[in-house]
Amino acid sequence: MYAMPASKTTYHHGDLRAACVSAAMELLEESGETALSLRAVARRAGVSPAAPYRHYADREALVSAVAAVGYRELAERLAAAHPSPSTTEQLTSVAVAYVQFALERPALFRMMFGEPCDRDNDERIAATAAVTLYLREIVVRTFPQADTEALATAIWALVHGLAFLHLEGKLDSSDPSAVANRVTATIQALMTATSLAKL
Amino acid sequence: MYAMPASKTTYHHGDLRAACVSAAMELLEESGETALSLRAVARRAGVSPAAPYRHYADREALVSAVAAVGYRELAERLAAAHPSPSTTEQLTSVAVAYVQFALERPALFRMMFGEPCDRDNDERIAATAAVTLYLREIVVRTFPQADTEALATAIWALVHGLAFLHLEGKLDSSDPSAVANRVTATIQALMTATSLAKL
DNA sequence: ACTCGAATGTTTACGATGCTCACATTACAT
DNA sequence: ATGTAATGTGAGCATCGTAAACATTCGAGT
Repeated sequence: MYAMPASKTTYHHGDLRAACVSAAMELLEESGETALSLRAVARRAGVSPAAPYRHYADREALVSAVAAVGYRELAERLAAAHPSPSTTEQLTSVAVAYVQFALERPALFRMMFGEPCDRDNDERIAATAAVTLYLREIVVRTFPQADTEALATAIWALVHGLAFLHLEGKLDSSDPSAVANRVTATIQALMTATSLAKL
Repeated sequence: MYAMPASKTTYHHGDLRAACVSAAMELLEESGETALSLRAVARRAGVSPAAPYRHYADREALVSAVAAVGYRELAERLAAAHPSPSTTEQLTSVAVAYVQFALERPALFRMMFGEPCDRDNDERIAATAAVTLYLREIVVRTFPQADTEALATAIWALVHGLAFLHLEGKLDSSDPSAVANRVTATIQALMTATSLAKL
């Protein structure tokens, strides 16, 4: 994918910028977030500890870049679950995908959401906007007469919260299929709760 | 509250264990989570860098202790909003309190939920159990005929997600009253969505 | 083709951190 | 009173983020 003479040891790397996020992503998946240091990234990219600073202002900038990739991959994952859901059932399958993503790549997910970071980072803003939009469209199709804005955030919050509670061990996440069942049951419960509420 | 001769400089601190969590909590509130280092805690407690290790195995153990305090304070905050809600309105006020807690003490909240940590820490387990229980009781009263388990996690997830999305800047949190409105609107939207859904 | 500035990497260095170990001091149980 | 366990100190190690000065290479303009 990247044009790079592979093994020829050149002084200039070729595409350190991209290599850094790749390395960072690998470290993240292999050894968790504590393993993600700029120095480790540099080592893995076969470059001196200071080199990454030519491409990222500081550690946080790199983290933002990684998070941005994470957002894109999350979006793909959701789309793979269902490109344009319009029933609660389809919506549920997307929700399950969301939670599964979080559980399969916990370190990445936490980088994306758990840390205080550049809210101003363009990549991040663009990437999250995509997720937001996707969600809003779902809501419009599934609940055409509802308050789109409010319901979209409600659903995002619900699913996001489910992901986090599983991640944090508040909800058992040892068995993936059990998780899927719980997610669907949870959504189901909410959907039927209205009629039972004491207002 | 703690028996301690205040200013007399004794070799032994008196209650370093407690002093550490206090210092840690202060650092957290004053300067954010990056400021929370074991060394800084030791400094603030007026003690050598190695001293805290007599009471906490490592940084994570201290963090867990701080988080446990956070859980207790969160529980108090929720109870203050309403000791035993039994209508959706009262439930909503508790939800608002939850989100406000997160926004007023973001660093603490992130320590409590955003980091991977001792799931086995007894203090933490006990503290979260209290929150869980409180929530479950709310659900039983408010939705007596619903699937308690599922609905309780649904509501927790929803509120927790709302808190995190605000924290992360996904939802604007500059104006506290606007946040309160959004939270109520969000819950409201969910409560009325069922009847509009395409099943 | 040549030159020279801009981009990109390297080296070295500083201060801070988590944590360990050997040692000092104190409290308490006998 | 005495000795052992609890608690605090000091020095030290590896790692980290980051900055500054220097080296190498790329590419644009002649």
